Amino acid sequence: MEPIENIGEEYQNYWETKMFLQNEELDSWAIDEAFSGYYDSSSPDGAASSAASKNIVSERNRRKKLNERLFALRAVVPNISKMDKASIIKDAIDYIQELHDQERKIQAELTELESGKMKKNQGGFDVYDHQELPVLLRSKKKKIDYQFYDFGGSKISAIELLELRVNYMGENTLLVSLTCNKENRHDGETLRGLRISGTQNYYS
Amino acid sequence: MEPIENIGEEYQNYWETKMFLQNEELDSWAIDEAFSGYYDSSSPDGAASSAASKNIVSERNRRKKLNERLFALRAVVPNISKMDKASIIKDAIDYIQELHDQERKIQAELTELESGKMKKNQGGFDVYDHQELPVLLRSKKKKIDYQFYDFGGSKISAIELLELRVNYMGENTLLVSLTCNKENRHDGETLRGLRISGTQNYYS
DNA sequence: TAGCACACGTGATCC
DNA sequence: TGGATCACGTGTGCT
Repeated sequence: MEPIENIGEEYQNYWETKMFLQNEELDSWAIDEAFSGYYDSSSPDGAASSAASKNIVSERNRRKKLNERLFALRAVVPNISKMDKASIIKDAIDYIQELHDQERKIQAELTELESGKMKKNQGGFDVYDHQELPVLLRSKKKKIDYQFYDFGGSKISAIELLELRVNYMGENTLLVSLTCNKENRHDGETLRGLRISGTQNYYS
Repeated sequence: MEPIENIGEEYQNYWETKMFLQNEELDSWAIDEAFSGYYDSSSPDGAASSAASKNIVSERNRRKKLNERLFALRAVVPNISKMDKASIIKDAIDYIQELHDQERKIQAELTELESGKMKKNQGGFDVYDHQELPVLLRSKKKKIDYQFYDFGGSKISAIELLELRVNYMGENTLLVSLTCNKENRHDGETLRGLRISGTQNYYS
């Protein structure tokens, strides 16, 4: 039981090029089938062989869809090393793992912050939409208890700021990297927020 | 040419369970091969059929590796809808696309910031290691020109801070969401950084 | 029942 | 050359 026909099969360099030509080949196959009447339902011994041909074309479409998905996955993942099917999936896994490690790292640092002397949800209201935050700051399963400090009109005055970087992240959110002097604090609440920066501060 | 033997093949509910039992089945196959001498190199017409058997076991390992990779990919992607091979890859693509959309959104807002009245790299030195930043803030292809404001020991004094959230992100970086009064500014440099917050400020 | 999803063996290709 | 990869048709189980 060899494959039914191998007429005019030309093999290409690699599987993606093959997949590209597979579409037209599929159409020509359909035309061929309709022309010669192979495995037609009106042909003798129709039921069994018709089911077999249906299985063939169905399996062919399944393979084609899977290859297209794999091709799209490769296009989405940066730094693809090899064109291999297994390597494509491996690179995708590593890429997602890298993002997850970053997220887990941030989450761990957030919980470490929570375990400290911080009071959470002191203000009591939440301005953010949870879905609008950057993904790395979101929790997958549960709602994040954001650190929230509401000063209610109190002032932070005379903070010695040695260095400041600002990146606009939208949603009324700024990514601020600041370096400040550990001395010269007036507000207890402010001291909490700034002590964290002080632990990894270059200037003491 | 049907498959050589189908002895004792029990099919399981789904392909992952199948894959789990595939490992032991492989070992038992190897034992079976060594026992009955199927496709042994010392058998008559050794060269050609030996290559064929080598191809069989090689292909078997390739399939096994590909399934393991696919299994690992499914474990890494959250919210897997179906157990399908194609669906697993599709969900992985959608997940990575979601992360990329978030990154692109942030990048667009950063470049929108750059096109404004900001001066960039005013300080001139960079404390960060580029690889240590959270992934969503990194650029894939080129180095990010971070907004950088160095005040060189100047003070920000008497800023009326109405609201402040602080999230520790490590690497001497804080995610600070602040709301301040538009009035009461003293420093021109400070005005740049805070005006951005003011554009989407709830309190004017 | 028909249809779908899978693993398998096999021949061909490329390096 | 041989080892690795691929697409294909086929048999089978599950729904």
